[in-house]
Amino acid sequence: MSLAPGQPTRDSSCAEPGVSDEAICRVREILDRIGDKWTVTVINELAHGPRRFSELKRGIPGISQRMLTATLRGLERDGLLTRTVYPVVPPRVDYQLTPLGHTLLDTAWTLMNWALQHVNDIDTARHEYDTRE
Amino acid sequence: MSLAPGQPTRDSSCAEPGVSDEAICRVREILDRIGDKWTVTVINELAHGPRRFSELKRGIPGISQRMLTATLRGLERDGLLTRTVYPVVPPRVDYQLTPLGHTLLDTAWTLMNWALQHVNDIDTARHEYDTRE
DNA sequence: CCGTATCCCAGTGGATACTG
DNA sequence: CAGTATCCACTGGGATACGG
Repeated sequence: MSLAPGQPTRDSSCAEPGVSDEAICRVREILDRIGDKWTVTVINELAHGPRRFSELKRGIPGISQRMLTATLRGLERDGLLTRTVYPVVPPRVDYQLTPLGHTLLDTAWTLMNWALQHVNDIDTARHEYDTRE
Repeated sequence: MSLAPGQPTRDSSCAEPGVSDEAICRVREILDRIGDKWTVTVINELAHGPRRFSELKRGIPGISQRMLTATLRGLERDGLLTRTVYPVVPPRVDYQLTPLGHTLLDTAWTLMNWALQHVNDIDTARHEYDTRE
């Protein structure tokens, strides 16, 4: 299987020669978890209840079938959502956030709040930096 | 200059054909900002006051000179830290978090809290998923 | 409908060597 | 000391085609 680019092979290894700050290493872990291109978008799409594969695909413009599958598999593996297959034809598969998944969504909101509050500051800082050659 | 891999060229473009949720797009922006390999580690290293280049390098095991420079430049561009050059020999350059940078550090802590609370859940979920062939 | 298998490319980041 | 310049390996992720 050459799919599945979303599964980190090294599980929580915060062990370094002289690890100065384990806490920051945890932040890095979760950033690796939700920092990829589609994870938070998928989680957000599941915020208000279960969705099936094709609904997610339609609800997230721009995502490829491959990446949707890979992202869902990664989230399932980490226990952030559940995958339910209904043995009917045509096949139907439902994805739904676990309680753990919901807590992650809440955390993402604190990120969003920071972004909303400071996005203008950052934009002006960038323009200033870029325009002084 | 073939350095500077940290500068995103496209500024805040949350405009999509039918953008369903602008808020999530903001989360993606900030994740692109702090989701790279070294940014939060560097910010954390600056938590308790200004540091010079070589201090940062020593304080962050594993970071290359190139990536330290690139990360610092990106953070400076976004107004998250300031760079102060002292015209002495040998040269001395101090980096120091701006107030904006400190608020980002605070936000990173909420991420850390989530990670600390749920890292065990995720680990067990992974093992269960992986071991059922 | 719900995926997998391949191919392929741009971007990230490490190693190393060189400068003011 | 504080960077730049170059080269290069690896990975994330898009496009496409096929399969149960």
